[in-house]
Parts: sequence; C-alpha cells; structure tokens
Amino acid sequence: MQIKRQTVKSILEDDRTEYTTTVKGWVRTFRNNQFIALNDGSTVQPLQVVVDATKFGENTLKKITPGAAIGATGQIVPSAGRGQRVELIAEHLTIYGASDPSTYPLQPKRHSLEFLRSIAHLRIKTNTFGCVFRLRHAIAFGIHKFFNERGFFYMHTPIITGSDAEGAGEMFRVSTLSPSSPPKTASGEIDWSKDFFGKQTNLTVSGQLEAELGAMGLDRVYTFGPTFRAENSNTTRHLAEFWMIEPEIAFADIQDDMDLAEDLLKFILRYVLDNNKEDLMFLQNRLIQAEKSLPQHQRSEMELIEKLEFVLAEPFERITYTEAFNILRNSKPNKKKKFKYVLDQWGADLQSEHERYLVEKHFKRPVIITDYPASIKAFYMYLNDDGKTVRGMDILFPQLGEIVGGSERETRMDVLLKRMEEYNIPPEELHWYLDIRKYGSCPHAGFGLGFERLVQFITGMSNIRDVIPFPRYPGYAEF
RNA sequence: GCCUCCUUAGCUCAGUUGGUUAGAGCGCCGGACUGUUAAUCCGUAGGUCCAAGGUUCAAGUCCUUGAGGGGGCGCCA
Repeated sequence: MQIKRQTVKSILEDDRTEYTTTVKGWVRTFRNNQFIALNDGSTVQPLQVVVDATKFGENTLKKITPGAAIGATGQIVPSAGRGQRVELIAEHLTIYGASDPSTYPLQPKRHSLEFLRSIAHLRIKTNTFGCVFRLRHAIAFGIHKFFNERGFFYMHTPIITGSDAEGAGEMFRVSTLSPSSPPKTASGEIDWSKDFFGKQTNLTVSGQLEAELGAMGLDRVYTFGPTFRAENSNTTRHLAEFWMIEPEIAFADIQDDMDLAEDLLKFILRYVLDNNKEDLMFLQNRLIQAEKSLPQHQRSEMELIEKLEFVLAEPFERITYTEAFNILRNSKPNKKKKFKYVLDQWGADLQSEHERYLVEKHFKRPVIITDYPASIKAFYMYLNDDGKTVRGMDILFPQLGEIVGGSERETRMDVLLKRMEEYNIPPEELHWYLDIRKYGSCPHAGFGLGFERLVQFITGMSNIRDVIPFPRYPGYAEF
C-alpha cells in the first residue's frame, strides 16, 4: 500500500501519534546500528527513524550511511528516548540513492565555511546552509508579501540593458561577436552595430531608472531581480552577481522614502522571527559556538535573535550628513587621529570606519543619513535649495554598513539636465528618463536594498558568499 | 586594485631556537554494540608538509618568486 509522504516538519508539528506515515529524505547519521537522523530539508530538525536491525537485511543496513537518500514507512510513536518528542518505527525502508561514505565529504562534525564554499553543490545538505537558504526564501517571500499588502506592483526591469548611464558601477558586456575577430568599422574599431542588439549592451547594474518609469504609471512599483557589477571588489559584503529590491513611489518625498524603507526592514524582521524561529535558533547557537574561541572583546554584544528584536523595537536614528559629519569630526577617534581617514573638510565621503563608529559606537542602532553633499552622490537625486546637498538617504547597519541607498528624485528638467552635464551623461542616452519629467512629472522617491546584505544581517553569516547558493566574485564562477 | 595573515592526512588542527622515522581528534576501512543524540569501544591504513627555486652538513620550520584561501581597505547594495 502506498502511503502519502509527509514532510518531517509536518510530523514534528503534529500533536498526534500512533499513525502510519512515510518520510523521504537524506540520512545525517546512523547511530548504534539503530537510529537514523533523517533530514528532508523542510526543517532543521531531523526525524529519528528507528530501525530493528533483525528485520532488515545487511544489504539494506549497509547502505544507510551519511548522505544516502532513503524512504521510511512506519508508525509515528512517542519517543522512548530523550532528545525528541516522536519517532518513526520503520516497517519498510527504501534506499533511493546510496552515498559512498569513503568519498562523501560531509562528516557529522563542524566544517569550516571556507571548505563548504569549495563544495557549494553539497553544502546545501548541511544544517547551517539549510537554515540560511530557508531564511533566504522566507526573506524573499516576506518582501513580496510586504509590497503586495501595500498595493505595490512587482515590475520586471531588463537584465540586458543598452544604457550605459546607470552610473552605479562597472558593467559586464553582453555580446555575441567573436572575441578573436569581431567585425570592424572602416576606421578599424569594433563595429557594435553588427552585434546581436545592433548596439553595445551590458548586464544591468540597477533597475531603478526603469522602475521610475513604472511608478509614473502604476504609482508604486518594486523590482526584485539580479544585478551585476564588474567591480574588482574583494570584501565580505560584495558580489559580482547579487539581488536587489528597488521600490519606487510616486507623489512621495524623502521622508516617505525613509518611512517605507524602515517599515520594510522591520516587517521582514518580524516575519522571520514569527516564521523561522528554529532556523534562527540554530544559527544563533552556531555563532555562540564559533565565538567561544574568540577573546571577550571580539564577541558580539548581543545574540542573533536579541539583535533582530532590538533593531525591530527601536526607531532608526535619522540625521543629516552635516550632523553626522559634526559628530564624527568631534569624536574621540577623529581627534586622536585613530581613524585612517581623519575628517576635517565638509563634503568628504564617509568611510566604512566612520559609518561603523556612528552605528556601533555612537548611536548603537541603525542610522539613516540624509542630505549628502551633491558632489558624492548620483545625478538623479533632488538638489536641495542650498544648492550643495541632495535628498539622498543611506541606511547603515552594524557590521554591514550601507544596506539601503535611496533618494527623492530630481524632477526639475533644468536642474536634472545640468546635473547630467556635470556627470558627462549625454541627454540623448536617457531621453526616455527625461520624458517622464516632461509628461506628468511628480515628486517621487525610491531606494535600493541589497538582498544578500539583508540575508547576512538576519542570518549572522559574516561573508556574503555564504548567503547565496552559488556566489560570483572576481576570479570565481563555479557551479 | 592595495595592505595583511594563512596553506601540514579526507576534514579541523598541533608541530619548540632549523636536527632521528612528521603527530592528535574526527572521518574512512575492519570488528563489537537494540535507546543512541556530532553515539561509544577495540584495531588498521592514510602525508609530494601548496609549487618552483635558494641558503645550510641538515628545511614542515629561514629567504625569493608564484598559485590558492581568509581578513581589512577602496568602489557600492
């Protein structure tokens, strides 16, 4: 008789016992020739499958090894041992796929994250990465839920772009021309008009400009898609391929923009605390274990869940660049020249050491900095009446630095054209972007949220390469 | 791109001022085990000490170059 398969999660959440069911998953350990810890990905918790060795042949028992894919049918009963509430007494066992223990790289022990990164195709089977990727899903789902509940429309902006004026970084070229013998023009240069799209194209670095077009008709939209930066960035918080959320709201100013961003971040924290407590608990314990070997002053001040609840409960600090600059200029590390970059001139960009001082030492909470000097921000940000600051805002988080960057957009055609000229962006490149200032322009604002950085913050994973299944970064594009 | 640290068994690591045959835990392999929780117990095997060159009577250990990895910085999300 075929019995419908249940997930481990649904069995563990069910109060009933004394019923027959089927589970399928992967063996984590097989203890005492008797107890299988079975994980099926539905939860970090394993289901204990109890095997009576006398009922099954040696041929079957020998294949129950770490990593093997098996199915088990039997009674769910209250566990006779400690450590789990219920267990399954196996009546039938099916070996779907054996796993050669002499070569299987995952042992029932702690592996380094660096080693697991080198076997990214298998690390998904571990508890740590199971938790990370379940949380990654929950965060993505929560983001869609948040925007849907607020009447936003999910907008798909192009991944291949013919515009090279997005201004957010170095781009990857997309081309079907032969790299060794591309067609040439009469003057000997590569003839891009012969390329697939009839022009030079790249992978997008941002969907913002197209999202602005969307907001001018749909009122409130958001993008959630992959973005690509060909920057040679070697840090724990940069990827060459990452996912970004970019809402854009019409009839809104920078205050509305900040409110939206803070609401979104808090909604997501609430959502994962409500729905992924077990995964968070596991990652929290993992961090506590990892920090035991560190000296006291290097350990986290708060545990993972405590940190998430703290950020959820407290309002983000909102200050202008000028206020931040003054705090930093008068700060101890600045006066004692402990900063690598000592601040003295208004207009200087804040370095990560400054951002971390504000967030981790001075305010001890997320900080939103607004009204940056125009010279260090993008051309599309609304120029304030002072003529030297723009209505941009960055949200800074502990450890990560900038997690959100946004602004109220420049809507005045003359000002926008002047700013583009300063940035050497030819107006004809962005004629469509300028058109929305010509036809029914209105105040609007938006921001970009780095998805992986949010996943990093919530999971506590220190390296961004460990919160995306198959990371891409300079020199690395495996799997 | 810059700075810095690291690379020893399948994994995680130890290896003293350069000195005999390079060690441990886990894993693997063989055996025991019907209430285990990274199970436990007994036994065996397992090494191009990242690579090349150099210094030295002698190099895992010192020097040079290269490769790979970690962390920090810059760029940003």
